[in-house]
Amino acid sequence: MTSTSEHPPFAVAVDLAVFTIRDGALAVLLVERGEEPFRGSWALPGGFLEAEEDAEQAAWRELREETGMERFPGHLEQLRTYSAPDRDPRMRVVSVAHVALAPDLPEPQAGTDAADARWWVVDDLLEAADGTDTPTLAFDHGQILLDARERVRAKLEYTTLATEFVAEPFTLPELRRVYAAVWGAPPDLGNFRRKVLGTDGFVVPTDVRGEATEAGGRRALLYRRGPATVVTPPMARG
Amino acid sequence: MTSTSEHPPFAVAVDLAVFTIRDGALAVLLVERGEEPFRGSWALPGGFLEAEEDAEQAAWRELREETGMERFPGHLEQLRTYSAPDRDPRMRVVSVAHVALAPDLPEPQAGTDAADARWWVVDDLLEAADGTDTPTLAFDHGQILLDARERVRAKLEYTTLATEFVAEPFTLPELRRVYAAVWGAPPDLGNFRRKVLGTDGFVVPTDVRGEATEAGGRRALLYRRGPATVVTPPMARG
DNA sequence: ACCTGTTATAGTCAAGGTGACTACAACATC
DNA sequence: GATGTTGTAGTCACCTTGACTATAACAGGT
Repeated sequence: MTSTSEHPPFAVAVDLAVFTIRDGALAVLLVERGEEPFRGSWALPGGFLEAEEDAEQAAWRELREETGMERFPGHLEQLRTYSAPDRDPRMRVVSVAHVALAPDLPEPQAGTDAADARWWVVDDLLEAADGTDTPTLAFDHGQILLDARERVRAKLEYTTLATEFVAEPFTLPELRRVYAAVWGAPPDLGNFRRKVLGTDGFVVPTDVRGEATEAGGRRALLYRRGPATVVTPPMARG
Repeated sequence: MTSTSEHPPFAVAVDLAVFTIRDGALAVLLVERGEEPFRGSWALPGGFLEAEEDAEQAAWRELREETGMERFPGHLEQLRTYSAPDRDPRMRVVSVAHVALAPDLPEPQAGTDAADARWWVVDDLLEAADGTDTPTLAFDHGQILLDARERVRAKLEYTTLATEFVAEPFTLPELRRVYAAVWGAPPDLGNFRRKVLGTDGFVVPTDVRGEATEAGGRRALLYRRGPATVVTPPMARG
């Protein structure tokens, strides 16, 4: 810290990239802004820090508010901080962005100041140079979303984070579909099983088999999350 | 963003963990505080954001000011943001911490408001439960330093970042000493060479050999940094 | 010049993980 | 009970690693 005199005033916010898997695709929660600036645009959910909380607490609070759940059942971590002077036209706002992810979540309810809230398929938002009917995000949230997706993609390689995307208990094919959704293509079936089952503490087996799927076929064994957090060496991303 | 009314005022700062290799050990730049709070304590260099700059620009500016160099010759990246409500006793300060690293830098000159500035061996600071004469850092800078060191350690595994710690041109033994300093033990000599030379674009050879070292022995070939940034699979830390 | 200690460079080999497969078992539905 | 689908187990060539050994190149002193 250099000097304690004369510092410009800042507002500090948190923004959240909340991911889940819906219909086999990576989806992110967006809210339609009900106020200026960017009224009517879609944006990442977020809010300002309150007096007696840190960024992580603020993120958990927003998560509860935006998803309408008492206890958000997934994972949350800080992504990075965005601080371009002109990122918010009203005033100087520094945003501490976070990444959250959870098993298939219900349709959200629009918050107090959001006109609407819904899930969007991430690839539609980001790779949509084509004519698909997808919005351009408010503020620098397009960049934040891009960074957030890359963080999730990378972390699936060397952590057991994928298990946070499925509800317990889960089957290995379910878990594999998480990788397929996040990476764009499924990892090889046999090698995927070998890696997951060969990593101590990645998953722990139950002695129960899953429900019958509509496509028929053998019913898969159910697993729970194990205590492991890292995967070494990493799982290869295609 | 939830509401635009009534937000507590914040100051936004950047703090820097500036690393270099000195005498075969990882060293970090600390400044002795000349003002309250924590007057006389040692802290990471840093300062407040100015009106028209983002965090990265502020970090570069502080880097120039604290090291006294026109153009800081190394690498800079954002680490994470620290925002505990009581982390600064004066007021609410949110700090965007950064990690910087560079080849052997000169002794710093104390800045305008710092009583003193010098390099410290990181291991002495962090593993010093023993009686070594090392300071406890001001604010939450001990935690920041811990996180920063872990970031550097991890990035040496899967990136070519180590080359930022040596001045061009450099020898492979020099580069290996970087790994030894950061990880605490040198990687196996032969395997290290195989990995570095086998990774396309990690280093590019010159046809010149290095100076004679005081210990004698064959003179090593000189290399420059290559265009590669990632190392796959990672170099093993173990 | 020659020896000597030291360091750089090259090469070897078993063990383990990966990528790309094939074969088989279990289940739902018709 | 036949059929299509899906889960599970196992195979094999290839590559990388980890731990070594051998050799080449150099500096300094006698």
